[in-house]
Amino acid sequence: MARRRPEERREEILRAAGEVVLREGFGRTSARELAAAVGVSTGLLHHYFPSMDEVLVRAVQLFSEEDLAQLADEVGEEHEAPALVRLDRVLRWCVPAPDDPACRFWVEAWSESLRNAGVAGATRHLNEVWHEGLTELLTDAAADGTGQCPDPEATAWRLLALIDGLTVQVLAYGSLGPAELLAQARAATELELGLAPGTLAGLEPGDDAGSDGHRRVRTDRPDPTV
Amino acid sequence: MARRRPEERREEILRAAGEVVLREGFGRTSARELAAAVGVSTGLLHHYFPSMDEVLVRAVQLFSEEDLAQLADEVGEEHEAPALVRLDRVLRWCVPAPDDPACRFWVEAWSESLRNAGVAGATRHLNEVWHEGLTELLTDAAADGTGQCPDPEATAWRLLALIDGLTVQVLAYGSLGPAELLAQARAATELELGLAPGTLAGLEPGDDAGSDGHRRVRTDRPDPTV
DNA sequence: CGACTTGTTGGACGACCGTCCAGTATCATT
DNA sequence: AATGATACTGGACGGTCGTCCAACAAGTCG
Repeated sequence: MARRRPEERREEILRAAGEVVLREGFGRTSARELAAAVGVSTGLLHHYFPSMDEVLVRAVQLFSEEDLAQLADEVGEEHEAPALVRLDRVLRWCVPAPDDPACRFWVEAWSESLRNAGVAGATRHLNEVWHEGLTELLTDAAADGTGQCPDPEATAWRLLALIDGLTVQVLAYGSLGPAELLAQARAATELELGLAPGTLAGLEPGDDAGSDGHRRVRTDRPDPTV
Repeated sequence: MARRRPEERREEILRAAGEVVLREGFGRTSARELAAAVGVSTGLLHHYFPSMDEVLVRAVQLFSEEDLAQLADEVGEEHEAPALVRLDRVLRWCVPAPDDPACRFWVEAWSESLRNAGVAGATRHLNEVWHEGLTELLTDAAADGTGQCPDPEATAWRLLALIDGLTVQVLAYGSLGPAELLAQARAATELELGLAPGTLAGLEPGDDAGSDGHRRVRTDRPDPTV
């Protein structure tokens, strides 16, 4: 394998780790398979990371940071869209396709968090920042006069849990489709904010479920030509 | 190890598999550790099951059936309690303690479902029967005149997802405690049914969060003296 | 009591595991 | 072009993996 700059190789390894975790799960992700996915020897992994466990934790941290960056992008006020529109964008962004890699990764991470303290730390932080973002959006939405939300923090916990739970419905159970997930998330949000049913779907018509703008985990390697 | 009746041994192996899965996760559950947990040789496992994968799938099926039996117990009308009281009992039953074995098992099962068709089938069935039970409860609650629920099926999907998502909050993220989970689940239910906040908590006072009646997966072995 | 069924053992088998390191190849610097 | 730093290889190491099977032992039946 061609020699590459350390930080590039490091990132390449972590993204490949994401690929392998999606294919095999955390528990069955092996150094050999990861090395093969990157196209290097197992020795090189140890050159960059002290252990396989460290690779997995760092991968979770990387994807967590990128997820939060995308969330900040959606929530950010510089878009100057009304809070309700931004809230609906977040909902649409969360809807997983039936085999959505990013959302599947987090389902894997939940179970790994039950026994891996490093992974648990990264996912917990992810969750808390999500909660803050949602709380802010809900507060803004209520202040806009478009809806009412007496306890934005509590509502944010419920919406967050609902999104995670609906994701399980789509990915693990297969009982709901992506379009239904979006409809359910919108319905719950409308109920929480005291809005008439259909309000959210009517905000940005023609920009509906599943087509684009999905949550994304970049597992492709950084451009080797740089 | 003493010779035992086949069906007893079979069940003993499956319950021990649950224990090991809780400790190690599906991906790291090995035949040797399972055999050690039962107190038998690895050869005996192959005598009862063609492969380790089969053991895991059967274990998920067993725990799924028992979970559904308990649900039927809570939902069943023979208790002659009002639908709203039974609904709140289900909510209280679902609240996981911070290390609740049963709920942790299902979090493990979700990720395993992403790549194991057998596990996916069992968990999907579990989910669908839960949805039917909740739908029934919500329909009854609306008919009681205690609340209104224009679309019980949709509400059931949302409550189901909310419970699963809140479970992740408690077990994986640790962002919420059991008492908060129950409060959130009740608040969402009251919102869905158009009830005044606090209605559910006031139904059976003094019987609150976390103390008893939890969801349960029996991983202890069947009584050897039989 | 012997014969038979079958629950059970314990280790063999090849494959794979994570880790480690001596050696090689490639780059930047001079 | 020579030198030094380091990205990288490839295999060795002891250990664990799932599976399989010949032998053993605890029950049942004649």
